Order: sequence, then C-alpha cells, then structure tokens
Amino acid sequence: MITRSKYQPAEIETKWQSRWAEEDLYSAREHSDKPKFYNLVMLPYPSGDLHIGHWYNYSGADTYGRFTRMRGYNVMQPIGFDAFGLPAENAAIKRNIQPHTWTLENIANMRRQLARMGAGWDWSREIVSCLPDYYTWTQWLFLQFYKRGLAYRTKAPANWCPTCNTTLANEQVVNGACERCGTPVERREIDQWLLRITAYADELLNFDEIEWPEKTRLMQTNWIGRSEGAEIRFTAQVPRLGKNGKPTTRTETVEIPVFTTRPDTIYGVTFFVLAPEHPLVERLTAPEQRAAVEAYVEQARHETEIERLSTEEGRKKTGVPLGASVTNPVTGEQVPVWIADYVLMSYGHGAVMGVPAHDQRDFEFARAFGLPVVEVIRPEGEEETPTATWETAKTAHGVMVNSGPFDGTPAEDAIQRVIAWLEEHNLGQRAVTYRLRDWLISRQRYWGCPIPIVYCPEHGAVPVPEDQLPVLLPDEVEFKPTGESPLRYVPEFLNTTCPICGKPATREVDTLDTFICSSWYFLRYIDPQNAHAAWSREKVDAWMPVDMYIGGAEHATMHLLYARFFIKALRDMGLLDFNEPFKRLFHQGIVLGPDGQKMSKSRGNVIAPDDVVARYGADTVRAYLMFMGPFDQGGPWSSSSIEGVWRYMNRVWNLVTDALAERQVGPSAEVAAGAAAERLQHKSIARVTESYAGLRFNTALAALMEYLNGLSKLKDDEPALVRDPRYAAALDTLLVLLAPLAPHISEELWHQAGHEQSVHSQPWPEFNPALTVDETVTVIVQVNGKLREKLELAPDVSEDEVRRLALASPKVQAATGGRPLKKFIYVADRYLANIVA
RNA sequence: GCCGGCGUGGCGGAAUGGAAUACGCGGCGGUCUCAAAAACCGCUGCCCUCACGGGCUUGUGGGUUCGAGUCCCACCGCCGGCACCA
Repeated sequence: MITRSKYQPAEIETKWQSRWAEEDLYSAREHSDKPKFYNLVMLPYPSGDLHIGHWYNYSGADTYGRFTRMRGYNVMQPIGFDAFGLPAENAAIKRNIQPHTWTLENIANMRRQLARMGAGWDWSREIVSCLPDYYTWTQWLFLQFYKRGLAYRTKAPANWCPTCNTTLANEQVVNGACERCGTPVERREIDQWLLRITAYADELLNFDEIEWPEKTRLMQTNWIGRSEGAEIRFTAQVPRLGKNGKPTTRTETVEIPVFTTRPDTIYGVTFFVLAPEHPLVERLTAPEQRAAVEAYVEQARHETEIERLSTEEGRKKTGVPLGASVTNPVTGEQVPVWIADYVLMSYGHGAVMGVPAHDQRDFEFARAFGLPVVEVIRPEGEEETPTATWETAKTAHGVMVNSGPFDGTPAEDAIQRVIAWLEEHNLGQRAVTYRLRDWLISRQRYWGCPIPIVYCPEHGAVPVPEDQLPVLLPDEVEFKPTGESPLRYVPEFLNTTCPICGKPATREVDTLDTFICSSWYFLRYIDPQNAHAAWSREKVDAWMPVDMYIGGAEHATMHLLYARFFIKALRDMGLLDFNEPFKRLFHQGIVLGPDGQKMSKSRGNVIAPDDVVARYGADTVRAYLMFMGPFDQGGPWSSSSIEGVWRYMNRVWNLVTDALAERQVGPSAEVAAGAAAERLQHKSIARVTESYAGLRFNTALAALMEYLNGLSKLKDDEPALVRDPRYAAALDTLLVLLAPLAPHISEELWHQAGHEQSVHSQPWPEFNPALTVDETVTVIVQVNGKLREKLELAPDVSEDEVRRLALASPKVQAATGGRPLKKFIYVADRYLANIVA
C-alpha cells in the first residue's frame, strides 16, 4: 500500500519562487547565441492591489514567455510601475498622506503580489516612473522634442474638469465627460504645452511593419481621421481696424479659408457658416445683429461638449445670421454668413461652405432657416426632381450640373477638375485634414514629471540645460483646491534663475501627462541603470522592437498611438533606428464577475486574486484564467469551474507521484500499452504546441487534460504500464508541456522525478509525426453528405479499398436505396468518403 | 447613424469547408463509507422508440458546394469603438 503525498500548492509555490530568484532563472541574457525575444506587458499603475485583470493579462503573457523561452529564445520579460498620476493625488487629499509615500507603499505590496504569481519577471530591469533615475530621462526626452520644434506652448481652448481641477486631453474626455470622475467637461483658455503628433499623422496611418489586430489598426485609423479635399478661400468685406485696434468706417477684404471634401459641390453653396468661436465673427457682425450674435456665442460657450456634439434625434440645428456675406471665389456669388454650433473651431478652419443639396447637416440647417437648396450633382441616369420635394441631401457622387463651365463633368473627374481650377486661379488648393489634434501634455497637477522649463521675465520660456537635469519634484507639498499646481506654493521649487541671464526666474509648475512616461518605458527596460543616457543605442538596437506586447484594448487610441509617435520622432532625431515599437500586439479580454457583469465594488462581484490564490494556489488560478475561454475574449469568473482545474492539478500530482512510488518496487519492463502511451505523448506534443503558439491557452489545457485522462486510462487498463520507460517519458513530457501554464507544480514534480535542471530550462519537446498517427483510423462514409457508416481501417488504406468497402456496406446500400452512384468523393487526409447518389 | 466583432447543449466553451457539441462545469447513476464530504467509475444536445434504430439541431430566412457552425446575401439580437469631422 502506497501512501501518497498531498498536493499543497502554498508550500511548493513559495519554495520555487525563492529558488528561481536565487538562481536568477528569468534574467534575460545580454549576450546570447539564442535569438532575442522581447516579451512585454503593459506596466501596471500602482493602485495598491493587483486585480484579477492584471492576473489574466500577465498569466497569458507569462505563459507565452515561458513557452517561447523553452523554444530556444533569449526572452526578456520586464516589469515596472507607471507611478505618476491623479489617483495618488486624490488619495493624498483624501487620506492626508503624501503621493510619494502612498505610491511607494503600493508598489511594495504589488511587488509581492506580482512575485506570488510565479511569473518569470526580470526584476533586475524594474523601472518606477516617479523616481528621478527614470524621470530625468523623461525630462531629457521632452527637451529633445522641444529642440526639434515638436513641443510647443500656446494658449488654446482646453478641456477643463471642474472636479479634478485639471485639463484633460481630448483622448481623456469620454462622451464629453471626464474619463476619471464623469463630470461634464468645460472649456477654458490656458497656456498649454503640446506635442506635434499631427506632424506624424500620415505615417501613423501606415501599419505595414506591424502585426496588430485589425480592430486596433482600424480604431487608430478612424482616430486619426484623414480626409482629403480642398481648401477654398472665400472672401469678405470687413471694417478696417484702426491703430487702436478698433474698427473704422473704411473696409478691407479678408480671406476666410474653408476645408471641404467636396469641392465639386462649390456651385451649390447657398450660405456660409462659421464656428461661434471663429476670430472673424466679431468683425463680420452687422450692428443690427450684434445682440443676437453675442447671445448665441455666449450660449455656445456654456454648452458642454456633450450637448454640442449630440446628434440625438430631435436636436434641431441652431444658428444666427451675422448680417454679412462672403464671396464664393468660383462663382463670384454673395452668400449670407451664419454662425452655428455644428461647426467646430477645432476641425478644419472652423468654417464651412453650406451646400444643403449635398450635405445632410447643411440640408437640415437650410430647412431650419428657409435657405435655398440648389442641386449641382446628379448621379448618372437620375431624373431631375425639384429640391423642394427632397427629404434628405443627396450625398452620392455624380455628374456636375448647374455648375457653369463645369456642367457635364463626370463624377470620377469632378473633384480633381475643380481643384485644378482653384490652384490655377490661386483661390485654393488640394488639402488634407485630420481629426487627430496635437497632444496636450500639460497638467495643472503636482504628481507628475516636472516640465524642464524656466520662465524668465526677459527671455521668456527657456529650456533647462541638459546638464542641470533632473528638475526634482519635491517629495512633500500642501494641497489647496486652487486649480493650480501645488508646486506654485513651493518656493524652493518655483524660484530659480534664468539659464541665459542668471536673473531671478520661475519654473514651469505644470507637470507632464503620464502618457509621456509610458511612451518610452520599454526603451528604459533595456538599459535601466544607465546614468549617462536614457539608453545605450547598441542595446536598444539589439532588443527592439518589442516582439510581443500584451495589454488591454482600451489603450488603442492613446498609449499605443503615443508610443508609435514617440518612436518615429526619436528615429527622426537620430536616437534610434526603427519605425515601430511593437511588432506584435495582442489584447487580452476582460474577466467579468460571476454574474457576467463587469466587476465593480458597487456590484459586489469582485474576485480578489489574493483570496483565490490562498485557496487554490497560483498555478490553479493562472491555469483556470487561461482555461476560461479564448485569451482575447475573457469571460465570467466561475467559482465552480475553477474547481475543475484544481482537480486537474491534483490528478497530475497523484498520477506522477504514484508512478514514482510504484517505479521503486520493481524493475522496468516494456508492456503493450507503452506503445499507446508513446503515441499519445507525441499527439499531445503536437496539439499543445500548436495551441500555445497561437495563444490559445484554453485549448492547450484541454489537450493537456485529455493527455492526462488518456495516460490514466491506459494505466488503469494495464497497471504494469507504470514500469514501462515509455510511460515515465510520457509523464516527463506532461510536466514539460504543463510548465508554461502551471510553473510551480510542474517544477516540483520534475524535481521529484529526479531531474536536476529546472523544468523551465528544458528544450521544448519535438514530436515524431509518424507517432501521431493511430494504428487504425475511422473512415467516415457519408451518403449525400449525411453520415451513414464508419469503417475501422489501416491508416494507409487506399481510396479504391475504401470505395469498395463503402459501397459494400449494408447501411450505405440502405441509404442509397438502390439509386445509381453519381459521384464518389474521398478526402484522404480526413478519412472521409462521400457517396453522391 | 457609421465602423468593427460576436450569436453553438442547462453553463464556460471546442471544431485547417469534411464525424457538430472536444475539454471543463453542472446534473443523474454507481463504487468506497455507519453516514456524509472528498476521491474514483459510468451516463448526460433535443424528439420518436421497450429496444434495434430513425429524425432534428450551431440566432432567423435564403444561396454557393458532393459536403456549411465555418463562405456569400438579407434580417434579428448582443458587445465594443467613433459620433454634426465640413
């Protein structure tokens, strides 16, 4: 009677975690004969707790990293903390603790949690973005952008969150509300630092070098929103401004450019609309309209972005005429000028030529205010109908009509011909506009990377010389609800001298958007201790680009776009020599609560990893997360389904430890079932390898379960199998194949089986294709596509033989009912025959 | 509204155009036990049939094909992104 040991994950997991750390098992080698593989995860924000979503993300990434390492790659798998940001400040205000302290305490706890996963992190490369040895180089990078004219300062309307007392980038505004607190966003004019991401808009649309999900590429493409068309310069008479800046009685001609994607509709312009914020509104307004216009402008200013951008049913177009007109440069016609909130100052030129016949918004506007609708484009073969009867604009392309000399121009030439005409007469030109705007990077906040700029009364904004970096962020500040950075009230920080003249000056008190910190962290991992440079060019050349980047899809249009922009800009500065940071990208899915809803404290459906790990161990939790479904799909947590994975781990433990014990009591000897065990081994290697390679961890574990079930059954049927060396080899392979998903139990049993080296250093097993084929195969016989017969035959059976046996089968004959054979199809690699009768 | 994705047993899900429902959960029956739990073994899509066996089934309707969960068209439902972008 054998007494078996019990599977106790807590014990073996902590044991192996310390052993691996002692042996430095997971540090990437700087010099290696093996090909490099940069396996990256999106670094966590140190909120204090690793949640189940982190476990999901990192379990998949670590499984893939381990698999790749065993396949012979020199894998680098670093981890760090994106440690600046608002939550630290909010916690500081709420709990009267300094952000610095709060953040570092959280990091300490999360390091423990990250270690408890048993993932193969290379801790020697850890970065913490709020520490000076990191943010020195964030500042240095800002200066490089500044030097190249890619960072600039301007007074611009900014999204302002009255709750967070801070500005927000457009990308951080969700449906017109603050992404963090949900407060509707207001607009304010403030001096801002921006990065010229729009200079790279076109290049960012090119995804040729990267293997990214179609969905993410599409989201970035839509986000950048490239539109091709023309700029057309309309003109207007406005009062000439006197020396005092006040209008005089004399007039002058000003040009008002518009952007349009449909220059072919130029003859259909019946009105002209400016954004309420357009700088020419005041000068164009006639005295009798002044009161109405000012009221409308004031109203638009108070509208939130949500209201203004809403396209909800029933929201009618609003607007006010200025009592002025502009000249259509092509037709020479005068059309009235309006202001309306459907025209946005931030897109194009803040002005629109109104073509109600061929643009739906202009159509609605014209109907609302009784403006004429003139048809100038007619799809080929369509009859003329009076525009008064139209219910919508006709936006399709077509032949130009009512367009003077352009009449009859076919759809395919219309736009080009009008643009050519505009360019010839110097009244406009081909133009491209983007939805993407420059990246607003100033935050009126304390807990961020200080912007290395000094304001001198004489020299204005002066960059801090590189040898004076870092501009240190004070560790302690006082928080006052002023809406200004607390740094303004720290004299030691604020007051300095001008780098040019040495006279008293003040520092920039705004800090950088944390997305700046996360736009280059993957470069610092490569050379984290470098005190002389942000990175060594040689090391970055060797490791970049990232081979696999796994993280959430919510970063599609922010972090992932910014990081691409950074790399392209740094390339143009000569600081590195590649075009894209992340060669492959994978978005893991979202783990839902047991109720199928998104996890949230208010719903009470949150699964805390620490709790389930205490109960089942890290291996079971990791493997269960991967078993839930496809890795990019996520799904609901199930407290009963995880029991199945827990049972599996126990069955692995029992099968292997039993075999080891029983092997002691007798000599090894081959038995018949050994051959079957060997076939199963090779089949399983093939299946599991394929699943891992495709990041289909759920089917990898399913195959491992079938492998175990199969071996267990073979042993039950023929107990002497335990002393067959082929059975021992099959169990060893089971442990090796399981190692990426369940690193601790496989390591423990691997060592119990007498191996010295770590299971994680084992080469990935190869399979012999000849051994993945069964001794007999089931040939499926269909009649007219329906399954009618199964034949057990040898794998090398010929088509003729199958045909003879199939037609001879009574079941087949019954199914054909004596009808003559029309066609016989045999798919050899599927062992499938179809009889058409 | 536009763009994208997804609809398969009671549940999570599997399936290079070739045996639909692998694997797991749950359920039912059994072994062990005084009993229960755990563990182990067997059964488990739906309908008809005592049974042998037969019919039906991948959101709905149509199509392509020897053969469709998979490809094409239309519709319904759910999820994600964008949303007056001129």
